[in-house]
Amino acid sequence: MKSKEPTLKYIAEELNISTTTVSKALKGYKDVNAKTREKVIELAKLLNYTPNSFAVNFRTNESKIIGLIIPEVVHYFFSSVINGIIAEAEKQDYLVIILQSNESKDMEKKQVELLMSKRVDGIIISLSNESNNDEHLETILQKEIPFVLIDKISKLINCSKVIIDDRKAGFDAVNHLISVGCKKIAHIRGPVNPQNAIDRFMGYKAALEKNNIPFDKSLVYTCENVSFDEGYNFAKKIVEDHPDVDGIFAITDLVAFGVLTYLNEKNIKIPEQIAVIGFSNWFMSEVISPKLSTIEQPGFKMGSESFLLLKEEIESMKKENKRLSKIVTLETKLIIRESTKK
Amino acid sequence: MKSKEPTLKYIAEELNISTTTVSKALKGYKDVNAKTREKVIELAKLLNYTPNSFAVNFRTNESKIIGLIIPEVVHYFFSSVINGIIAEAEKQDYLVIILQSNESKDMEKKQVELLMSKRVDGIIISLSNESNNDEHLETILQKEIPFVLIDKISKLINCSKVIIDDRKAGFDAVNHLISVGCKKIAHIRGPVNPQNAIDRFMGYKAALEKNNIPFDKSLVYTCENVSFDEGYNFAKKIVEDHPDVDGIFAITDLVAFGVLTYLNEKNIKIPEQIAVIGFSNWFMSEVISPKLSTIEQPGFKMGSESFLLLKEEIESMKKENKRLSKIVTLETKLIIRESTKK
DNA sequence: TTGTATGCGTTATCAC
DNA sequence: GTGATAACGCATACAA
Repeated sequence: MKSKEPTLKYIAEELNISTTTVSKALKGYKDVNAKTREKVIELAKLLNYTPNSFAVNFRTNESKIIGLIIPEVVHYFFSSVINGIIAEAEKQDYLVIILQSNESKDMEKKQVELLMSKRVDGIIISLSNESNNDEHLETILQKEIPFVLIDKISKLINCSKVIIDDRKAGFDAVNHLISVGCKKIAHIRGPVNPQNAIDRFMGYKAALEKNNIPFDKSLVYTCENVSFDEGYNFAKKIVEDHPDVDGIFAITDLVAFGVLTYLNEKNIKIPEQIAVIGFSNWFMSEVISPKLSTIEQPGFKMGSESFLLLKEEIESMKKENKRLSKIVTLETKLIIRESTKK
Repeated sequence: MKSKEPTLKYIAEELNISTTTVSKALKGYKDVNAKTREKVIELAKLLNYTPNSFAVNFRTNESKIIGLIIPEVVHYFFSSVINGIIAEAEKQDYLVIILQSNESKDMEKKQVELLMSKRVDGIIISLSNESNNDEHLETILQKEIPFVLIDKISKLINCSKVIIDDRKAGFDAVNHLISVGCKKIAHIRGPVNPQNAIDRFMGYKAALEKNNIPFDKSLVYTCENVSFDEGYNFAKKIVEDHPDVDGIFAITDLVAFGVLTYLNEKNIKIPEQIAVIGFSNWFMSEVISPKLSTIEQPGFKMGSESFLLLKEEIESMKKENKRLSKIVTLETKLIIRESTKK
């Protein structure tokens, strides 16, 4: 079968012209006689000709494929990001290879190497919790491969980025808790390393400070996996350690679900006794009981935006060998639901 | 930069040997002098040589990339499937391009063409709701491209498949409802076309029949989008149309969440007044209140299994030009939680 | 307007 | 054990 596939050469022979002319005719060059062009196009259509993309890649040194590395696929926010990226990429005639780092720097490193060896036209990464300005990321820059970081970024890497203002969003969340009367607010934060966990934590502190509530580090609990179970267990700990806590800001909705579940089990009234706010606005936030207040984080938009940035950079690198290193910050929004409506 | 990348030719020139020998040495052929091999390998490592995969693809006519088309990315079951596929693929040195059909046959068709024109080594599809034995799928078979269907299949296409026994699983779900005392069971089914919706519905009917409960088609409600909202609205309708319904079998957990939400709002006791069972065992099933009984559908395993099937078929097609058309059926499991514990 | 010639980097055949 | 040579299909600089 595959041997039967039509090539430029075959079309040329059939029509007794050169492959050059065939190639030009099919690519719409104007230095081709109208009649010739017509004949070529007709035969190409008849034969169902499509250029051999292996040959095209090889010749043009482009694959029209980009690589994406994210920490987790089965995850509301990240899968929304994926969705945004592949949707926008498809519009622009690009395909997307997806890899999952499992929050491991080593995996991420291998995957970066894999993508580079496959010669993708560009790479988008949402960093693993363990990653910073590591060698494998520097390599992407050195090799002059278009590169965009999304959501989980490192400030130390100088490349294009699509982010939200996590500090402001964290501030908004906690400020809201305070505005509904919370006086003693615990924070279940993300792991120590990732920038977004740091920034949300900074937002938490800033909101306390602005409202003259002293910061108490014993009220800060640090997730390792940012999981439902951690939310559940930390909620238990919070209630035991600090019976007078009246508000909890969780790093992400999944963790907040764990919190809600524990509090519900213990018949602790939400929000009357403890108000809870999450982060990201997962679909289930509106379904769970009580409905969870949270911060809207536009995953799909961040995805599509990051592809657009990458595409821009691909063009720019091709034309002027110049990296753009543009930073796009998307808006977040406070979403108030039952879990904080005192 | 890219011009500086080392090639076989460059290594050969540096060492004053032929590219042939360099190639053989690096690929571990044994008809190469040990010393020569060593020199080559050493220099290759020093130069950080990696074969130009565009050239390799072109020469070998293989990309080591497969394509995956699924209806939706932001979806617990499908994202688990994706996860299983990319994990297994990566182990075996394959990469995965992911496309989303949005349940549209037209999109799916375009995407199939796109993947074929990109010359992926194989294609895995979970069919859109609109797809059957359509032309674009037949084309894959005709073009002798390795092909596996997963979960959402068509019986009319003769290719490898990874599925569960939806009929049996549907039967188990409804039989369980009956075993806890339900006498009048409604079914919120999936759309008319997809095989899995049909089979689960058949299972529903079979369970009724086996237990001598007459089938009443007014108790069957048909989703178009298999959404939370449909679950919510159909629950309302069920309660209004048939106040004496005491059990509901929903095509998928998401729909069941809608049902639970409506029943909770109306203070209808679950499971005392109405027992509810879903399908797929989404993560949130255990988190929501009441915890949802459901059928475990092993998404990750189905994904990894489907890649293995595809790989087998890739090998088989290469060696003997023979399609395997093997069907793998994975086990489901009834999971009993609060929503059916009378 | 058309065609000739060349090269992209790798692999495979075959002669030495 | 080694190397010359061809071939994969396409795109382009240049000649005619």
